[in-house]
Amino acid sequence: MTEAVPSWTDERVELLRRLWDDGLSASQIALQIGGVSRNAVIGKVHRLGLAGRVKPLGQVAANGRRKGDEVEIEASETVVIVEEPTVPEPPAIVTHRPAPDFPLNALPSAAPQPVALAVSERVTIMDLRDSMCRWPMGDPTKPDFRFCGARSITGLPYCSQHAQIAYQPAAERKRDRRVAGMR
DNA sequence: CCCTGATTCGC
DNA sequence: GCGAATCAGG
Repeated sequence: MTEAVPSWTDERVELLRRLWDDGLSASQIALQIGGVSRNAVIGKVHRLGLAGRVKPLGQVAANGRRKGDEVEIEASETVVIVEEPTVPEPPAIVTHRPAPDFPLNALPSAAPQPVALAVSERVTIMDLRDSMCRWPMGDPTKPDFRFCGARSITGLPYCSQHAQIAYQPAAERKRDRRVAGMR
C-alpha cells in the first residue's frame, strides 16, 4: 500500500502555519511534515495567503519575477516597521522534541546509528565547522568520538539524514504502520 | 553549488 | 486545490 499522505488535513495545515510562522524555510517544513516537497509547502503557503512572511529586515523585496509583464510601480511604500528589531529567529524547530544528545548512546545498543551511509566524513569537535552535522557518533568519553560532519540542513544542526531521525514528524499512528524503507 | 521563496500551469 | 517545473535571487 502506498499509504498515501493525507494531503492537507487540518492538522497538517496547522503545523504548516506554525512552522512557517516560526520562520522555518519551506524545505525544512517539508521535511518535518513529511510526505510533501518544499514546492508543495510553498504552494500551500501561498494558497493560504501566508506568503511573504517576515522579510530579512529592510528589503521588502517585491516578487522578483514578472514574466511577460512590464513594470508595476504601484505599491505605495507603506514600509512596515519591523516588530522586533532584535530577533534573529532562533532555533524554533522544537515542535517534535529534538535530538537525543550524546549521553544517551552510552547504552549498549541504543546508539543512533540506523544510518548506514558511507560515513566518509566524521569529524572531531575541533573540525566541526558551521553547517556540519552535529550528530554524535560513538562514545563521547572515548577519544574516537566523532560527529557526523556531513553538510547540515541550513537552520538545523543535522544533515538531512540525521535530521529526519531527530525530528520525526508527528506520524499518524492510527495503527502504526512503519514500513522500513520508503523512498 | 548550496540554498531561498515566487509563479506558472497542467492535472 | 495541488504541486512539479521553472524562475529569480542570495
